[in-house]
Amino acid sequence: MTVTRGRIDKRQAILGAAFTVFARDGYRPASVDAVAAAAGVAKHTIYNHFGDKESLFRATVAALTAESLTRNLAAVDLLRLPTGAEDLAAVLSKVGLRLAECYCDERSQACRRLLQAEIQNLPDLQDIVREGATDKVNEALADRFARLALAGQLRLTDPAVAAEQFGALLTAPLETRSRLGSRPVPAAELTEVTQNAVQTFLRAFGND
Amino acid sequence: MTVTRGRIDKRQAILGAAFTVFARDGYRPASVDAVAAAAGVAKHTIYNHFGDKESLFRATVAALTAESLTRNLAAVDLLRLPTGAEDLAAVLSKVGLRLAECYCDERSQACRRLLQAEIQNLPDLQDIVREGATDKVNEALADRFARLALAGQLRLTDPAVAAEQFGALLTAPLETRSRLGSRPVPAAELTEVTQNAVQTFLRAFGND
DNA sequence: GCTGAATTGCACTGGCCAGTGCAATATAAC
DNA sequence: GTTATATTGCACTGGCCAGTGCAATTCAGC
Repeated sequence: MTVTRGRIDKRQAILGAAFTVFARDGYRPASVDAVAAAAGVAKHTIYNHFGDKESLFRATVAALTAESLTRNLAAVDLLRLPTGAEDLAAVLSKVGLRLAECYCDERSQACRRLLQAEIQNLPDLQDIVREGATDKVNEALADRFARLALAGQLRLTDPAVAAEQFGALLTAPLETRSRLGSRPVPAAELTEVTQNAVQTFLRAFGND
Repeated sequence: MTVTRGRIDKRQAILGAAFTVFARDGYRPASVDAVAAAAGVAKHTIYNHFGDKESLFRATVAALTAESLTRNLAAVDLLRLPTGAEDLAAVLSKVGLRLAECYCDERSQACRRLLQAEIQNLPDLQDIVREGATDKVNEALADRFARLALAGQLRLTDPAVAAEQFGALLTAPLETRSRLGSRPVPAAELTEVTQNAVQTFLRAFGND
């Protein structure tokens, strides 16, 4: 909609509009004309930058993946050895809630929907997202759990499994409550799911 | 492909073919002509039975949901009080593996993919599946957990949460390992995920 | 200011597909 | 057999859309 002329940030505008339109309509039904209109750009410009619709879609997903990685790593980074009065449950709750918010973020949900819908036609997209975000977040989480185990705060044999299961206890219930990502999850349910996850996680792996 | 003439089981043939084609191509890209060809039926017959493509899709998903419910309830039904030499871990593993197999079943995976892809356009499909299968399976599982708790075999306050989390520990890792349902999960990984899930579940809720 | 590259607008092709119309045929039930 | 209904084959409409071609315009950098 912006009337900016020039070639400077057309690319960004296109990627932003592409996500909006793809998220709203889905990859197939979304028309390149609609993306062009939403970006305030001629259709030709899109083809200049991205070649074809599929490449545009790939670039869109890749951009979202990078964005998601940053937010998720920031969440995991909150997971440190509890200091002073703080206890492990509180720290885990903070991190869990933050991860839950990332998972329920409108953009992340839309991205997962698009991915799942097109996974048969574009199986490599799955790899882009895995290598670009999921795996790294899981590894970072496993690293933190390993530290906590060494510090005697957790009892676990395989930090990777613990990370996978901590994620599972968060995401699977959220997937249900968000109706497969089709509606926002109320804050109350977000904390409820997080509390349940942390509680069960600590019953299984806590050191008390 | 069958050369059967007559009106008797056209409907079933159409539903079967519709699932095959939808699962292969996705709802949008799949053409009604392709379904007709796969069912060995004229396109008109499909419109006679189902009215339009969307209704055909709904009927297809509903049929798959019913099928899935049966299989899942049969799995949950294996969850009984351990008798004699059997221990709880063994029973849970059996049930967990069975549920994991249900989740990874090719037809179930395809159904979830289709659902997720079209959830924005046909949000009521989600409800059909929830009310038709997911909720009932979770309730059945919660019932069994409540029994086990009463019998002193589990320590838990909310059987519904325990059921949700048992499912989460199974499905979320399987979702990852099946690449969002786009490839079969090797049997070895199936048992690995199940073992991890049961182990963590019992560390959290077991009575020892 | 000038120049080359990017951008724009518009029209157009080719392809795909949902759904319909119609006339002919087959089927089930009586 | 007869009849009402289901089915078939085929052609057709109307609509949507990816991608292209082209001429005119606009911009960035010098």
